[in-house]
Amino acid sequence: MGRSPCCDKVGLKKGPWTPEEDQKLLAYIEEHGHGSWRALPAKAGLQRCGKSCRLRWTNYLRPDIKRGKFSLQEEQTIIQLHALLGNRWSAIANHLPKRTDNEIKNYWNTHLKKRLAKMGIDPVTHKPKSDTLLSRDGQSNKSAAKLSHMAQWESARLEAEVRLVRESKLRSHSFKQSSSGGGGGGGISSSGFSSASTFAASGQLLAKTTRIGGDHLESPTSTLTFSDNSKQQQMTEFVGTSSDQQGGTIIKDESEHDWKSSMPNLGEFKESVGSHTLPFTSTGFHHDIPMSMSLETTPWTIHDSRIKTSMGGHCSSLENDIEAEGFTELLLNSSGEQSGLLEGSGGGGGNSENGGESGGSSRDYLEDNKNYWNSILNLVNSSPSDSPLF
DNA sequence: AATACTTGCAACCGCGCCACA
DNA sequence: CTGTGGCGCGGTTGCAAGTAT
Repeated sequence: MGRSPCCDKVGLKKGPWTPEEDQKLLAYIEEHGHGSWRALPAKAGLQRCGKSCRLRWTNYLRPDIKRGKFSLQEEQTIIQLHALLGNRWSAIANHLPKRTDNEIKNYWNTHLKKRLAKMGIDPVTHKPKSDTLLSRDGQSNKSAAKLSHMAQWESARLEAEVRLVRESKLRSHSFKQSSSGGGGGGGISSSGFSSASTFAASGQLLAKTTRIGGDHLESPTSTLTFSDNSKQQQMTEFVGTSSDQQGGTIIKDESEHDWKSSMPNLGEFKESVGSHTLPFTSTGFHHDIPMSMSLETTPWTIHDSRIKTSMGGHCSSLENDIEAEGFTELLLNSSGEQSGLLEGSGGGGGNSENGGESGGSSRDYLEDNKNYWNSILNLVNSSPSDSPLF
């Protein structure tokens, strides 16, 4: 269609922002909010396009931006999230409050990417570069591809769940506000939300944002299919259980509370990672989640465009993969390929250095594989005091 | 001291998605 | 259903500051 770029207008300024311009933009937004970015420059008296203003605001002027050096924790978070999400900087930035996607992207490109490369880790795949040597036989390639699918799968699912939880929080928040006027909404404490209620909100959202087709519900969170309402109820109950697993104590941080309680499968994810020899076990992935995986029987529809993007059209093959082997076997079978070490491999210290063929007993690969996934999943499940993520 | 090269980061560009008419 | 405008995202560029020669 060829829409002309917003900055094509002659007379609009480009390039670095002056302090005066910053001041104008700040003052305007503080007073009026940004509203329509397109209309903002004229109203604020700026000779800039709206896009430029938005960029300046989101990347630089926003008051909640943390500037300066990235902490070790932040670095680790970025690396691990990048392993999961790839170059989806905004998604990564969502997990690093106060950091902008642009900043993270820059930091990745200028620091982390190089560092990983130096360590012999491919910054794209997060696997040791020598792994490519391993993948000569078709079997290995196939398994590697499967694992890649799994990562994409998890990535997409995680994101969708993040979004759901966030939205549910918003909903809960507005509900709290409205109900506080009307005399207390049933069962929601003033100091925070019970996990069940939070997830209930999430469930409402789920119901709202998903299509109910016949006897099953297609969920944007990807993995879940309900055969009937009772299972939805089950889900809510499960959430309660999940919070019990945390000792049933009041959690300081509301966001953590919401997160952990609203993502039972992630909790189980952790359980299976932490307490079993293998990163995933069939029990960890299947039975603990009270909803049945429907991949075998249900045509799986992705409604979320971002999932579509991140899945990159691999859904069907993934479906087949899971159908054929299941999550556990996938990881077991592909352990030979997935030996990336995110941390502790400084100076090429990983045991797959210089080609896996020499150091590559299947046991080692298994171990590496476990480490790899553990390191990623640890992030997802790390405590809020340790991680900026949750 | 002058020049070349490297690094880090702010800003721009183009594309795709989404809401709406 | 389709076209359009607004917005957000990821990739890329350009420039200033720092470092090496």
